[in-house]
Amino acid sequence: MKTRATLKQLESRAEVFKALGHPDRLRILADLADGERCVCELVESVGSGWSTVSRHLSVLKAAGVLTDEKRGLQVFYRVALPCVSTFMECLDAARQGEAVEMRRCCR
Amino acid sequence: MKTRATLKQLESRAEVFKALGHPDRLRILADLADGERCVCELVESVGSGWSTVSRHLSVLKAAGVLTDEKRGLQVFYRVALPCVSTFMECLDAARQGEAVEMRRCCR
DNA sequence: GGCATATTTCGCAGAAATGCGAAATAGTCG
DNA sequence: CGACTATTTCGCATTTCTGCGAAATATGCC
Repeated sequence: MKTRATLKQLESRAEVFKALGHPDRLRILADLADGERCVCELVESVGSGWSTVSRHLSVLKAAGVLTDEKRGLQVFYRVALPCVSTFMECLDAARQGEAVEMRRCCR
Repeated sequence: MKTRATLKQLESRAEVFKALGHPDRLRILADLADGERCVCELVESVGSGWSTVSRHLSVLKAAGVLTDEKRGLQVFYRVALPCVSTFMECLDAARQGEAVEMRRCCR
């Protein structure tokens, strides 16, 4: 039988969703979908300042969505939760009214 | 080949994630996982005031996560995007470090 | 119509998120 | 060490989100 989720569990999940709830952060996620990128590339793609992008990245990292690795002068970010990308495709399909084949949603 | 998502598309997805980014709203979603509920039941489960819960519901509905139906004096809410619930299970599993079988994530 | 119940809308005060530029930090190269 | 580059942290002004109680709306009942 199912137990009622604790507030802590809900807050932890909410943190992930909150992190994903910003268009620029979803852009970053899309950029990272096919492999790691350094911050400089993401700054260019998002089109706002370094400090802003850096904070977006730290939010995503704190939520467990991304991980980073420093190599030389640069920091590279990559997706830590691949199901997020596939879930997004699922969302898009479902919201367009398509009858979604759920099986395909979390590859 | 993949086209770069437009800002509008990203904003639309972000709206869904933003709606899910609050523990009380996730509680509501959990309550609705096994069927519709009237607002009064949700108010009791969430444990904050009517006006607050009502706004949480309107946020979720605006994002397309829930739908509502009025029957008599009561309004019943239900989940419109079932993949959200399964995605959440996937998240939990992935975040616990489990090697997740993605196939099971969006039933 | 008039009253009771269920829910939403409104207005407000406090909390959190955002974006920015300046300053701090860390790694590399000479 | 000193100059330079890549990135993060800080402080601040602005906007958005939250929760609450009061008032508004809608529905059913007598």
